[in-house]
Amino acid sequence: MNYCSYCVQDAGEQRGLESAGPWPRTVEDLILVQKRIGQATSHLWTPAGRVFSAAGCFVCFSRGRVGAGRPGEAGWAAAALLRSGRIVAAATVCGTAQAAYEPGLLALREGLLLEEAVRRLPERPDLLLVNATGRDHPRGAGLAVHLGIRLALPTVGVTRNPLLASGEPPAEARGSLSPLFLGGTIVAYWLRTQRGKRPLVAHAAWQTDARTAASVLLALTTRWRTPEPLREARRLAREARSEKRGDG
DNA sequence: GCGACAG
DNA sequence: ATCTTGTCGC
Repeated sequence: MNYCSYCVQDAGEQRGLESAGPWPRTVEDLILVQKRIGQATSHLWTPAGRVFSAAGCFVCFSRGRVGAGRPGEAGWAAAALLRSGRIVAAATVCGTAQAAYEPGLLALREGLLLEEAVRRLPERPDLLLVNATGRDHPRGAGLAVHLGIRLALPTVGVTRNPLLASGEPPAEARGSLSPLFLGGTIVAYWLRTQRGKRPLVAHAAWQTDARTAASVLLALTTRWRTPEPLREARRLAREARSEKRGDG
């Protein structure tokens, strides 16, 4: 297990991100960026039967809060890399939330910390799982799409609920899917990863369509409802929070 | 106008 | 997201 870590001293200091520029810091700027991102497309990525590595990233904030949170509050992010069914690397960072949570503007709150955690992994994954929507978004630019563009990695979104898309729930068997529509297109699928458990939402994001998202998430889910890389990233972020650290 | 609305 | 309580299963 190779752990890397880095504490984000200031949201303004994003070493090595010159090509992508800084994250938007205001609602107006983020919305402008999202309008551009929502139009961007690129060739689809598929596992195509090959072995692929997958990382998950997750951010949590200080406990005891209620509601949408506040800008400036402490946050911990982690990324975990899975290859051949094993977690082989992970990274954690600590820093601050850039904004309160607001539907459609999640990137403002979580984007910087998540990107930093993924960049601290000792190697780049083939695919990144993000705890957010992708194309299911008012401007087609959910955080999973945004992170994919910034990191130049194929991404898949994983959420508990859709943001705007709607569709019927899936059947009970593991692997059952049902489409989630937004503006007449399938932007995500309900996916039953465990019989008897609530389905999760598999989101099309950067270089992925909804079908690929669902297929990949099913493959990354065996024993638990949540895909393994995401589950491990969540555990590590909460562990860092409980120890009030960001330095692995 | 009102409510809903990823985390 | 986080909190709380209760319940089921290993």
